[in-house]
Amino acid sequence: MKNTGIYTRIYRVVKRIPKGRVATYGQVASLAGMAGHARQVGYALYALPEGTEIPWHRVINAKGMISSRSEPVSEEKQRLLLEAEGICFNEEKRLRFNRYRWHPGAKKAGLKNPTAIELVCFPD
DNA sequence: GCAATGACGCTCT
DNA sequence: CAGAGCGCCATTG
Repeated sequence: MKNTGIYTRIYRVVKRIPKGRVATYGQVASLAGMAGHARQVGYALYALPEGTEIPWHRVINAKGMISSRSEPVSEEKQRLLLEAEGICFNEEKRLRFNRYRWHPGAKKAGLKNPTAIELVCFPD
């Protein structure tokens, strides 16, 4: 398989996603230096092994939903993983984007956003 | 090496 | 606001 470098970049970005936060494929692609190539991000994650340390479950599509893949089972798995981090879905099966969106580089002291894990299922 | 596929996103209708 | 189409390019057959 050999790291084409692209994978490494993508994985690195995904690893940077704080716990309790989510990012879109496009966002990850952009941060990886491949803006507009969201597909490749998904492809890279698809190649990840099961016991990987990469928080792939924190990566979702632009609609704020879990992308359907070959194994629908893994889909629910991702949902569980996200919920385990304090992220919940609304009735539309959509993720509370505005709340959990990851802000790269916003680690400034002023960041009042708690690790989402604290704002568990906060009501609208 | 060519053709098909895909865990997506943006634009147009 | 929702649905359909096109583009992006690495990986696989």
